[in-house]
Amino acid sequence: MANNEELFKQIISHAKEYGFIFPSSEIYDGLSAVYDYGEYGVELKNNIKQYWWKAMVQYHENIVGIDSAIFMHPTIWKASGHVDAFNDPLIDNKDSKKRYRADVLIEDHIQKIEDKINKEVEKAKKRFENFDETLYRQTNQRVVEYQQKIDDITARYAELMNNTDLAGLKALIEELGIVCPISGTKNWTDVRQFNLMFATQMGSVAEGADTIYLRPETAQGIFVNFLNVYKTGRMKIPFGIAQIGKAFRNEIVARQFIFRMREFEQMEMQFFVRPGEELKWFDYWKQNRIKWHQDLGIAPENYRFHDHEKLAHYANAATDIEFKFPFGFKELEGIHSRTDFDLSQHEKYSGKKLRFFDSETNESYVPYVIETSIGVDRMFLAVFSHAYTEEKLEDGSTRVVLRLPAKLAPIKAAVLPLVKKDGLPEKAREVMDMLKPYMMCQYDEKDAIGRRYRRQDAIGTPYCITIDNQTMEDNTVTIRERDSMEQKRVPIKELLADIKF
RNA sequence: GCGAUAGUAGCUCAGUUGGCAGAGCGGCGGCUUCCCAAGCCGCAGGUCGCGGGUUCGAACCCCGUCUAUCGCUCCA
Repeated sequence: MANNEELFKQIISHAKEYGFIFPSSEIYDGLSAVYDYGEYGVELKNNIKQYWWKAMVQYHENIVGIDSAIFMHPTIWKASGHVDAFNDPLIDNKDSKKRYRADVLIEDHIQKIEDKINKEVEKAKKRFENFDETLYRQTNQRVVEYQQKIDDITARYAELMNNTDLAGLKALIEELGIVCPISGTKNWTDVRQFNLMFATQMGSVAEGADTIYLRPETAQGIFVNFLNVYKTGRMKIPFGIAQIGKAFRNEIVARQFIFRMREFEQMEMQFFVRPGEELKWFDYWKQNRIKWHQDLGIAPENYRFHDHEKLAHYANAATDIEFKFPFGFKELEGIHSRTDFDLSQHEKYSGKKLRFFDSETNESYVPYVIETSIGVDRMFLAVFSHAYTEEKLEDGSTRVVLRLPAKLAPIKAAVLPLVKKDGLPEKAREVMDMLKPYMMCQYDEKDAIGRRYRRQDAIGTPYCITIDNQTMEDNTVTIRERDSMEQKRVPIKELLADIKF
């Protein structure tokens, strides 16, 4: 593990040193958990987005894309559940330094009392023949007292939660004598609340203005445009809407480099299906998405599914595609069967019918939804950290090489005159100009050729094209391949056909 | 947010008891070189994370603070 930590640090510093990722606002000491993409980072990121967009929108005739605004009507976040569900009251124990959700502490306490009741019932079961459990629960004094306690706590707890009465929650925890499972003490901090959505105001006068949230997911922009796209795109079920865009979450702690950032980018697709067919499509997208990952040529053992046992209230099936990051297997992409929850909620809150008329079955219904949701930044980190390799060469030297999939590499080809004389630079410029319209290229004439190869290795350029004296005679160049370091000689006019990405 | 660790040139780091701010690599400009980093010459690059205190004098001691990594916690 210490080794992996070391490796992860090297990856982070490589990303910075070679212009992939910089800490945000660095000259002002940085801004916690926010990062900027540099000159190569933006290329890699754009290539990832393009690879996704092509796989989803271009290859699927029944999927179209949209680009919805980050600002949305505030009621959308009430309908989606984000306003309520993403407000966790948190409390710390000062002795153990552990943090808990205040509501979970209280619920656990209630559970303990319930356990006591069950114990009584079990005991009684053994003692009496012809045991009537319902009657026992209603009449046994101890059980009745426990049950009253539960009802009392539950009622007060519900009210406190509804009123977001944080001081009241703390008082209740203290009154119930809830202790920290680790330290065993009742030395609690105040209950604090972290709203996971960033809020701002729309309108020039703050007082009269509505609170607007920066979207915490791109999915809702798709749901609220369901009707528009369905009609203008002449879509027939099953069909999908894809979107790539920024989302914002005020994470309590954002860690692990770009894995969890406060501002991040999502690639989401919502696939609308006939009710009852959702699990079939869930399975289809599960297979389709894992294939997308593996088509990059990254070994399959780096991926695994993690099926959710506990499902969110809106889902009836959910799985994560996890990737083996340097800090362990972590979620890279989520595939969720969201039922008709979102569209139904928006029907309720907007008063508009969000239904599809199925001419095959001659009925109209709220479609069920399969969602695929992947973080661009996480995908970047997956690809980047997997590609980073320190290699020991035969001569005992080492080289750092980014074995990026060629189609994602920021620079596809470097054009290098072997020496800076004899007209080689001029010839190299010609080759450069020929390739430029078709791919990102780089020209470099500084330093010994070996050093230039290493520089390209460090940013993951799959091909180095070298112009030498023979080029001047027969218009051929050498192509040096990044991973094998092998070279072959090809005519300049065949160069474009020979570079594959 | 709590705890641990760290922060000196672009990177990696040294800096003696508190006494002139250093090295290697990298970058840039040359020289050399016909194929895989570490040949030669030269140049640039520093609020020692930031703020305060102690001191004749602070990169070094003290206090505060920011940022990062890890752990706890949370998670679409």
